[in-house]
Amino acid sequence: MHNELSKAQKVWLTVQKIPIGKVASYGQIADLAGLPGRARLVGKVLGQAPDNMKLPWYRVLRSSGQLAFEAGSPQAEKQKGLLQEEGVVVLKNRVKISQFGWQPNLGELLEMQF
DNA sequence: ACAGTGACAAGTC
DNA sequence: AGACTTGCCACTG
Repeated sequence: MHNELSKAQKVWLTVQKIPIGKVASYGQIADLAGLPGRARLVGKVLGQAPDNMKLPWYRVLRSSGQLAFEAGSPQAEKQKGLLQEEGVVVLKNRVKISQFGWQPNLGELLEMQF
């Protein structure tokens, strides 16, 4: 048995909260999900997430704004396309956090009780 | 138990 | 800016 579903669910629920046209870092999602220091776990569970569930995985990137995938890779290109559909500018495989970074307000934080 | 791993992060040069 | 190092800590075999 793997009751990891509990952690994965927290991550998925948190990622769902990222507004359209905004992005968040792996570490930020981990913190908001109540899993401080588990940035790498966030990436892992996103990769395990079934693609049928509408999960905006592409709104999650590194704290530097870099996409997690190698520039030019199929995954990176797909992520770039999905972000640009939402108006997020992706240049050199990176997004300007200062412009598109998600800053959850108090209301959004209150919604996040698991 | 233990060593290797990872869609990361922060610091140093 | 780009490359490298260290810290991180649960997951996996």
